Order: sequence, then C-alpha cells, then structure tokens
Amino acid sequence: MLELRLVQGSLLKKVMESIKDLVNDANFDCSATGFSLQAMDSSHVALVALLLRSEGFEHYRCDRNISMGMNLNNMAKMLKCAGNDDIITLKADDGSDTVTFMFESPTQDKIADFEMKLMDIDSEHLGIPEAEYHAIVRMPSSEFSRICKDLSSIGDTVVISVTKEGVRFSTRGDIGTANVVCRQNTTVDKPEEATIIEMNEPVSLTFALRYMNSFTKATPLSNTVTISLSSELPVVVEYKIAEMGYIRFYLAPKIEEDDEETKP
Amino acid sequence: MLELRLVQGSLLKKVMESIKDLVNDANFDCSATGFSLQAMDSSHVALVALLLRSEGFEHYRCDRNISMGMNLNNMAKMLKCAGNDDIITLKADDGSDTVTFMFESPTQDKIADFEMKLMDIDSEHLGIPEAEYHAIVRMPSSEFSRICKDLSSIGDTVVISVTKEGVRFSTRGDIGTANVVCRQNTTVDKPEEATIIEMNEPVSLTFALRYMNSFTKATPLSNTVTISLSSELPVVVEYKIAEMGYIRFYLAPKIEEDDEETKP
DNA sequence: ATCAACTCTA
DNA sequence: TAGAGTTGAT
Repeated sequence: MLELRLVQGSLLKKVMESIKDLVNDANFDCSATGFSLQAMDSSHVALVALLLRSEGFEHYRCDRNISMGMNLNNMAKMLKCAGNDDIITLKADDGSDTVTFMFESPTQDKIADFEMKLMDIDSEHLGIPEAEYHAIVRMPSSEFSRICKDLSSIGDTVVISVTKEGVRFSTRGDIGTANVVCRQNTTVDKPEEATIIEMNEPVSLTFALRYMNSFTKATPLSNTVTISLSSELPVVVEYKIAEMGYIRFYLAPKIEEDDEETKP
Repeated sequence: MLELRLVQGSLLKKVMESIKDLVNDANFDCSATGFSLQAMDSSHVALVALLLRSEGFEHYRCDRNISMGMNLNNMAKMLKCAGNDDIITLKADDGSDTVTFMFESPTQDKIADFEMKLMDIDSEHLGIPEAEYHAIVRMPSSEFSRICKDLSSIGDTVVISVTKEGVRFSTRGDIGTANVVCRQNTTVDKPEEATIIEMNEPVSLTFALRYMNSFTKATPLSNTVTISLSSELPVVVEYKIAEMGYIRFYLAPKIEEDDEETKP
C-alpha cells in the first residue's frame, strides 16, 4: 500500500512539466526515504535524477519499496487536471497495476480521481558517484534560462567557461557569435539574485543547447540553479525543490571539434 | 426599419464568439419581444437558442417581425472590430438585403459602420417544449469549463451523474479513467461560487465532450451555468445573459454502449 | 500539419 | 496592458 499526500500539489505538476519532454517512460521508486526517479532521456544522452523526500509530504505511507513504471506524458496529462492549489494524493495498492492520482480542491468541494495503468520498464539504475567539481556556479535560474534560450537562437552548442571573474556562455553559428559573461556578484538585495562561483580550477566545456533548454523547463521549481562542472565529467544542472529535494540533470560534454561544422 | 442599440456591446461580441464555431449560418429573428436565434449545429446534433430581450437594449425599434440570415463567422469578424467598450447599433432597412453594424467608441471619437450581406437560409424553427428535468445543477461556469476541458484530455465522452450529494463527471480513455465530483455547496462567500443541485430523481447520461467544450465558449457571458438533465431528453446547458436573456445549448445524450470499444 | 489557448515578457 | 512565443489539441 502506497499513499503519498502532497499539500503543495503544484510542485508535482511542475516536476512533470520539467521532465516529460526529456523522458518518455520511467520508473518512480518509492521507499521510506522518499519518492525518486532516475532516467535517461530518450536518446540516452542526458540523465534526470529526481528526489522528493518523504518529510516533504504531509502524509507518506510506503509499506515496502516499490517501483512504478509510468508514461510521463500521460502522467503529466493527468496532473494538468489538478488545480494549482489542489492537494495531490498518489495511491497504489500492493500488486496493483494501476496508480491513482487524487486531487482535492482547497475547499474540498471538488474531488477528482484519475487512474492510470502502470507499465513494465527495464530500468537501468545507475549509481551516480559523488564527484569533486572544478567549478560550481550558482545563479538565478531565470537568468540561466534566458541565456540558454538566447544563445540557441544563434548556435547549437554552448561553451561554458568558468574563471575566477565569472562564467562565460559562448556560442557560434552561421549568423555570428555570442558571448554572455556573468560576473560573480554576491552584493545583491536578495540572496536568490546572487551569482556565486566556487572554483578550484578553470574549466571550459561544450554542451548541446538543445538539452540545456530542456533542463531549464525546471526553472519554475526554484529561483536558483547550480551548475557543477569538471572536465571529463557530465555537467550537473540542479534545481533545489524547497523542503523536499531536488531535480538534477546530467549531460556529458561534447568533445570539442573545432572544425565540426566546417568540414566539407 | 430595425434599429437596436446595445450599450454593452461586448455582450454581442461574446455571444458571437460562443456560437460561431458551432453554427455556420443562422437566422436572427427580431420581434417586439427581442432579438433571438435558434439553430442546429452544422452536424445537426446540437441546438443553440439565444434570446436578447428588447428591454435590455437602450433603444429597440422593430417595426415588424423580421428574420435575417447571416453567416455567423462573418458577423463575428465584423464584431471583432468593435472595441469592448463600444456601443453597438444594429440597423436594417425594410426590404434591404443588408444589415449594418455601427460601433461608437465610449468617447464618441470613433464611429465605425460595417455593412454585411444577408442570406436566405432555410430555417427549421423547432418548438422546444418546456420540460420537467430530473435534475438541475447550477455551478460556476468556469469550473464546468475546466472540468470539460480536463476530461477531454483523457476521453471523448463524459458521463454526468447527479445524486443528492453532488454531480459526478466521468470519462475513460486509452491512458486511464477520470472522475470529478462536485459536492453541493451553498455556503460560499459569493453566490456565484455556489454549486446547487435540485434533484427529483438520480440521472446518469453520456455526452460527447467535443460539444460540451464548444458550449463552454459561452463562459465569459455568465459566472454560472445551469445544466438540466433528464433521461431521454437533450441536456440543456444554459448561460444567463445579465438583464437580457440567455443562451442555451441542447445536446442529445449518447445511448450508452458499454462494449463500444471492445467489439472485435 | 494547422489552429487556438495560455503564459511570460516587455 | 499588449504582444509574442510556446504548447497542446484536432
């Protein structure tokens, strides 16, 4: 028996909106610890890791560890039917091949339940080692989103370079080049507007903007984003989910081939 | 000679927006009583009945009963040219085959007139008998609209069931099932937020969501909607138009075939 | 593939 | 408050 009650249902709605375009089907894993997911994107290039800790739920009952395979698009469709102020309860009976989403309006006048079939998914649960990163950038998530969107109108890839002075996002395309530099800046009115750079070693890595733009769908989940970079390691783009956990996106850097686009 | 002056011109704009997708051509009937329309939708499944009483107009002159055939899409196009605060006057000379819409801006600085050709339409004016309904539900129009929209992302038809406790909207589709229950609730701050159920007999009827979603285009006309149900009778979905009349949509229930989707 | 609705930004 | 872009539905 599984029963998870989340008062701030909009969180789950936002979480689904931020991964459903990246991943088609995935297993949600429930344990006493919390509700989590780990999945590769459909082209096996990026990885999403989600954690919603049990403490963040108003009620969390998970009698035994369970893995539920869901089509994320269908799940997102159903969650769209929940109001933003609704309380969302997720239920599954032992041995059942369905999951039920229950939505309660704040006034309790409207109660909706949506039942969805579960599916069997071959999951390849990767252990993600904790790593030391050469540089960690924390900045406003909206700013990062804007930069990725802007750069993708010029080129397909972004070079992220971190020095002590700041972080530089660069791209190059047929119509020209673009560079956006964000200086370290901790003297702002609100802490979430700060840009903070922790750097052990300068790094410069190239990534496909297509994926970055997909990751920034998680922007509504948090005011800030953390970008952790090391040469030879996948970048981690993390959005903290208040009181509950995080959503992390991993993406391997492109091996820079300067002449990739200019080959005959 | 016909001359109808409507100070709150936005009403007419909203009325047109709410029927133009359902009905292509229709006759508007003018008499001393008011301005009315009755028309079947293009696939002859649903029926719209509109009444704008003469008392609701600032000036209402209709020398003799007249029926004017109009293409509703074209009429809507012209009305879109009126500002939301404009005063709209509708004029037609006796024997003329055109109608003129005049729009006056609130400041009288702008006066526009649009002339449109009338058309001959075979109208089948159905007498709609007043009927006793097993159940009448009054609820916020926005909520009804939201429910129809949500359910149509899951299935094609909605089962509306009324009991003393409340009204249930259910659907079923490839990805799962959905139920939304609205409880009777008269203890709200504003009367237009109430959900009121008058029930003589429980009913449960099935309708095509496509039409329901078309009806809910009238939501801007009223804060509340009234749904009148009887077995074997078309449902009536009514939006009252303040001080003037109503727009009513009629839709025959689907005969429930439980095995419709499971036939070999 | 096209059209309409919603959200976010300027 | 208006426009544009994006997203979803038919």
